[in-house]
Amino acid sequence: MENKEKESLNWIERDIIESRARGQKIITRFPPEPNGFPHIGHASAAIVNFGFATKYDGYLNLRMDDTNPEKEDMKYVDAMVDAMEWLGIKYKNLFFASDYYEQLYDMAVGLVKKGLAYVDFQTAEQISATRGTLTTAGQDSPYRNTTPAENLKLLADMRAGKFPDGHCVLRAKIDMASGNVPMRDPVMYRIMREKHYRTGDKWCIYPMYDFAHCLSDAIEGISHSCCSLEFDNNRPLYDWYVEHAWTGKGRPRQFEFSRLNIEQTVMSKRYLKRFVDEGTVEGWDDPRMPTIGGMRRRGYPASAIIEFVRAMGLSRAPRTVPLNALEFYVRTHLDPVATRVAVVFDPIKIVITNYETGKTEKLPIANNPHDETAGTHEINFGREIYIDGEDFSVNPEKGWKRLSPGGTVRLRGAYIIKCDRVVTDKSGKITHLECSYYKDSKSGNDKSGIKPNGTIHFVESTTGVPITVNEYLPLLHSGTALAEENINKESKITHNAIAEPFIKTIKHGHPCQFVRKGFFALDKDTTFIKTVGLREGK
RNA sequence: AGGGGCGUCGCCAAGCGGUAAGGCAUCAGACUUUGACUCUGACAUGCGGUGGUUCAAAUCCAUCCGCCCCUGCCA
Repeated sequence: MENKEKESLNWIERDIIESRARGQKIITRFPPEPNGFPHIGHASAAIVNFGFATKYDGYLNLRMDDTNPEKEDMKYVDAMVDAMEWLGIKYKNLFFASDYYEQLYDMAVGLVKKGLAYVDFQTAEQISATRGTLTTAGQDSPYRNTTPAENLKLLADMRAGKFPDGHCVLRAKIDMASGNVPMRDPVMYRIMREKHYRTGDKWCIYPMYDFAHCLSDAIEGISHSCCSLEFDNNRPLYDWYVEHAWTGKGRPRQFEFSRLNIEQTVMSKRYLKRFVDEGTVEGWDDPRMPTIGGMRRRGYPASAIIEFVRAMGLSRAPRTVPLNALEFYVRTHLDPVATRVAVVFDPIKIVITNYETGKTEKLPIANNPHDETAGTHEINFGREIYIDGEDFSVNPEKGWKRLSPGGTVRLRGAYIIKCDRVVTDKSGKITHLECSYYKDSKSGNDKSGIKPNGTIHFVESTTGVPITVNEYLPLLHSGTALAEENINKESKITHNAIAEPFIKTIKHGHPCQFVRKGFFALDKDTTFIKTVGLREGK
């Protein structure tokens, strides 16, 4: 019996299957503009395009849509390439729209020759004013009927640098009365003497996205150009350029789907840049950032991000998924491989009154309870230890499974202890707890017969090491509505905690710690980051 | 004189005329050296509303309501 899992196909995929049945090679592309560091949105688009390509025996191209020299930089393409490698997204070619400038220009010339493009000397303001509004048609430019021969010369002059920046533009001659605004004689080329990070000063005219993108797809033989829904309005233009300017083989087609928004996650490049510029975060790969670099330092496995994106699927409906949806996959992927280490964030001191003063002992504990092959490490136990504040309650609710006055609890990997006395200072604040331990309850060799309330983790006081804890930016987690005034707010919270020395030996490749109900990730500088969906205890 | 898109469980999402998949979240239980993990069970007489067509409608038609995108020489 074949266990055929019910598989759902979205509309894009159905088209891909039909195309393939007609003998078409499936070629997709992920086309970021190298103007910022890659974030989860980029990953999502890349994963989707990569997924189609690999599933249907095709391939993916990584193409830098670098048609605006004002914002682009090589460091962003490096970051993108890096992110793709980390995510395991394999592309056949790394292409640049800027490599097509000459071909693109030739196609523009072709359009001029056909009388389908003209040089417009109106100012930007005039062009904007005559484009009409959403409910009224635009007006034809006075330059709209210049002859092809004259336009040819003018376009050559534009390229040759005979006009100052912004003096004129090349426009496609389509329909100033179209209900679809992008079709109202869109600009194809603008003059800007901006040094391009790859072509330098070679060009003083640069193609617009709409013109360059579809034709770059055509040049690369892209079969399915999948992008986000905001380009829906541009599809008729995409098709128009391909139909009139492309003379080669193949007809790329664009498919749109909605972006994947994540709750409490600021994706706006503008805000993220501001966090970096103003020092609110350490940089683009600060663990609090929703960038690929940030998630990587936070300890998210690439496989979790990929599975998350695939699980969310594709649709055209606006969607925002809760952060815990992502974290579910992170947890799932981390659980079998993450090394468990105890970390105490809000220390409460415990004195084990019947434990010998000055003595410490080392106890072995599994690196990962699910995986024996992961080995063990040693933890220290002694007379003074710290437990987490949330693991102790003076007035425990019914069913409390941690420590409380008079209660017993197992110290994970060590002994069972009983809380004998809560010691407070004059103000009533707890200074420490006095507990006694059961000598014969040692982990792995428990002869005490005691059934403790629950199990909690701890850190021995003399061997524990302080670490820094960066809480998430409240800004990044306070909701999708981000008030600008809050951006300057000092929101980075650091405080000392105690952790086992063992953390220092953890390699960057295995950055995750397990504490109670969630994971903590460790970045390069052995800074702990509270992350990955700590669940609330009951 | 507007054009385009979208509305199926709290959140994603299948479904494409034959009687509402799945995942997250949640709840209940089992297990447990962390209340985690794992496992078991529960969870839309309902598909934005209203009419219609049909033996049969989330699926077709009409109409209404709501939300999103488009007036860069950005992508």
